[in-house]
Amino acid sequence: MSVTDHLHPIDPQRVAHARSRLPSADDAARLTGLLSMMADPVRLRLIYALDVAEELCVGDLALALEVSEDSVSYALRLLRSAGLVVTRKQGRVVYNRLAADFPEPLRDTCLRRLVTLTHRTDDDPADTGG
Amino acid sequence: MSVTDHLHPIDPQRVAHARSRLPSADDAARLTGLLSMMADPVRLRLIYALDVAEELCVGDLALALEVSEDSVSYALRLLRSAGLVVTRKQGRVVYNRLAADFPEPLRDTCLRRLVTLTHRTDDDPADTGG
DNA sequence: GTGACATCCGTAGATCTGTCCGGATAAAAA
DNA sequence: TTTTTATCCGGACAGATCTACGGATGTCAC
Repeated sequence: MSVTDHLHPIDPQRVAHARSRLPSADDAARLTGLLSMMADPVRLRLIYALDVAEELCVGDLALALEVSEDSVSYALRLLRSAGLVVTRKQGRVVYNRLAADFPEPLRDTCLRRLVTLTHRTDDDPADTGG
Repeated sequence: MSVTDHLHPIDPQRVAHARSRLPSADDAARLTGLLSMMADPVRLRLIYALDVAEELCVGDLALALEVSEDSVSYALRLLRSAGLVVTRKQGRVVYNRLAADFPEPLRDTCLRRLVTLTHRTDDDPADTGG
């Protein structure tokens, strides 16, 4: 066998501690499903755009993001079925906006704090304090 | 052609506003790369485990998460190359822990706030109490 | 040195995802 | 009613990702 069964934990206490606090597989699946929606450049920027512009239709979104309308349409389809985006139809135009219950922490973290954090400036070396 | 070029925005002002504040494609790619690391059940729970247990070896991690060692090993490989996890080797055991510069907002948001938020209890209306 | 163990690495196959294309639907204009 | 516009949907194809396996490396106990 290439891998042993590792029947005897090396640090049983920590294993037990981790196990007791770990989210259930079910919760983890729900959460990663949500995070997956943010983990795509088109969807992330689309959400960003809706966050600042309040509401936009598919064509305008494509223009703003500089991607194809198909791409935006597909992204919206997923976001809609995840309940993150809602639509309002007026005439033949469909306006999209973030759902009222769009997770605030996600919006705050992903759209604001992390953008800054991941924005490398080339003179921002990792602090070698260790 | 199946899709028009949509040369004339329906709401030029909002498009311009969105465009001016949109993160660059480059920043978006970096950010989604980071988010992708969280958007997987094994990796998310692995990070969760390291967050509460401080440091764990591959075998113990597999025990805690109830997944194969291969699975954990692969997850760690990715996390390591993303700079999110660092290792300490002692004898033949490799201990893993979250990198010192692991994005705090990610940790806070994904491991604490969102787990609660996505944990459906069927009687948990949005509590606006604070 | 030999054997057992903890872990890593590379690769092949299955699977999931995103993009592109053609066509369908609905509403406004002519 | 016919045409144009805005958008959606389904399927094919390509690319990314995960899993499982075999084997390699380094360490500890004899």
